[in-house]
Amino acid sequence: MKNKLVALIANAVTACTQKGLLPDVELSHIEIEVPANPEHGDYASNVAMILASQAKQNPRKIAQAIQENLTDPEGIIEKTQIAGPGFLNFRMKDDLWRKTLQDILNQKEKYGCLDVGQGKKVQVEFVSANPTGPLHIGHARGAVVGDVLANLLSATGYAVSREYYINDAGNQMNNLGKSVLYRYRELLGEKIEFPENCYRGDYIKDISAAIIQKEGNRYLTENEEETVPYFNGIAGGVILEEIKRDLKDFGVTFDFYFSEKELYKENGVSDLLSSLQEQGFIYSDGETLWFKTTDFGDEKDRVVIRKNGEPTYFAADIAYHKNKFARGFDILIDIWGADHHGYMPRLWAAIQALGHRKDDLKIILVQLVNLLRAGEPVAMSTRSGEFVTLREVLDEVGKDAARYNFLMRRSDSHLDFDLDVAKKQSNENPVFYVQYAHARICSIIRMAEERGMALPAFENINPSRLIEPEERTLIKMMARYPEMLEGAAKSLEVHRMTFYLNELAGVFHSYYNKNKVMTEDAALSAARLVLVDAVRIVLANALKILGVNAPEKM
RNA sequence: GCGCCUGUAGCUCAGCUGGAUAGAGCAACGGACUUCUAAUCCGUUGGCCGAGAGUUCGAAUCCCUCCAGGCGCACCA
Repeated sequence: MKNKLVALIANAVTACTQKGLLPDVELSHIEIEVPANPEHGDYASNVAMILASQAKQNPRKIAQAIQENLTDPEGIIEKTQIAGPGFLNFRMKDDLWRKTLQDILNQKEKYGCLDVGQGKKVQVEFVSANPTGPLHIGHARGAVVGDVLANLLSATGYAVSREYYINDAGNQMNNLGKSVLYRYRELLGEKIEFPENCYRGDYIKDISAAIIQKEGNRYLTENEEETVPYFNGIAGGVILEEIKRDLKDFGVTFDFYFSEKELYKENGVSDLLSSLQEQGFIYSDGETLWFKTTDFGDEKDRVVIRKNGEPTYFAADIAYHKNKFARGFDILIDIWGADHHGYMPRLWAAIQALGHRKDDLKIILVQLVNLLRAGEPVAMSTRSGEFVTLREVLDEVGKDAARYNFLMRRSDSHLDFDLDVAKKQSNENPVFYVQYAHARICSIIRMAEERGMALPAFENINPSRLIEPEERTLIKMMARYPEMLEGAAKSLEVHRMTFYLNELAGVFHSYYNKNKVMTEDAALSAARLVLVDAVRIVLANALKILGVNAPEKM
């Protein structure tokens, strides 16, 4: 609907230019908004004002020229008005709102699905936590943002693949194996000074105990260099399975788990580095190899092969991103904790050296979560083993409330997550507000059926009975749903969906309290039933993208 | 010291890429259940958009300078 209007305005502007009413100016895109004040119509455009500053003419005069040259072959516009400094306000024909309602009822769960992605292949890589411990609340936010972004992009026409990168080749894993070995010895009676860089959580002990139960004390005498890799393999496997289980229960799924070790097979990393060296992106200082990331705006060059001959994490990451592009993705999206932001320039440098555009890799930073309990901060650290796990959050506040909470803020803003507030089933918790609206509508439809009025088909109602201002507002809001999705997808801003949902649920609750759906008047009741069913559809569709349940009863 | 993020109502946050009178939720106060679910609704109170300059018809939004908070600045990941 919005797009049609944009096209009409664009035509009018072209007509004006051809008639010489306007100088030949560049108009990149036409802005259309829904005015806050309903008296200003259904849609408003500021084109005239934009053009005025370029053409150095009176904006109201330009608006008038556009208005006079506006053709409306389909007859969708009821009224056009020039207002304020030069706004063009449009009131649309009622037919059009009727059409919106019909679209929703016809398309049902497909309503809002778009083709803006045009089937482009997108990969979203997220979570990617080292399997050195259970996921905690900090990972949870990134998990939800990534999951919902992937859902959103699928719904808007992209071919999406979700990936988890397992950093299983570095020092951290070695420390994990050592930690398990030390606990193993300790459990078998040795006195151990636990090293600083080892993991202390109870889950380590559990793994050590399991090894003892299965294989006894034979590793006490074996040499450490052989035991540690074996232990870290076992521990990594156990922990990764646990992570997958937690994610699944959190409603987060992946298409691929990519192991860092894969990159090293058949000299993958070193071959890539030599080829980059031949191209002049990498140089040696005699002891180490450096990537010239400064060529692409990084503040200093970065080491890829250390003095000791070991590749850095960055070296593997270059190979990983090359691998991603080689798999045919048009757009890569990485979701990182905001504490990694300093890493962005070097990765962008790397993909540009590989011949891609900086824009082909989007990086979304997710700010860290401050965990609170009744307003008091809870300290967390994986190494010390003091943290609140994702599992505990799931048990305590539930999947729906937890997910919704993480989606209510822009991902780059800091988030306080208060466990006590999140688990309250009260109005401090917006997820229930939205779910309640859905359950209420289901209840109305059930009640209507009990009273002998089954949900009518759109063809069997008279939409012109919907004359209340709230009804018009509801329909307009629903007409905006696809536009909202498009905006959220293009800007990669997932939080827009929760704000939209809160607003739609609010308008519905307000309508519900003011008007009865089931009235003495059967034709009116039928029309209203269809209207609220449309609201139910939109709520359900949006909640599905968020991975939040849309209950029929509460 | 340098870089990134943030600063909007008492609290938690939106503000759709420069537009019309800056919005919501919570908290506070006053109302609405014999009526399709009161996990709801209606109303009132509450603002120098961190500060200062600049760009223009027009700035919470863009540029510059400060101030405050968070996070980074490894041959860790």
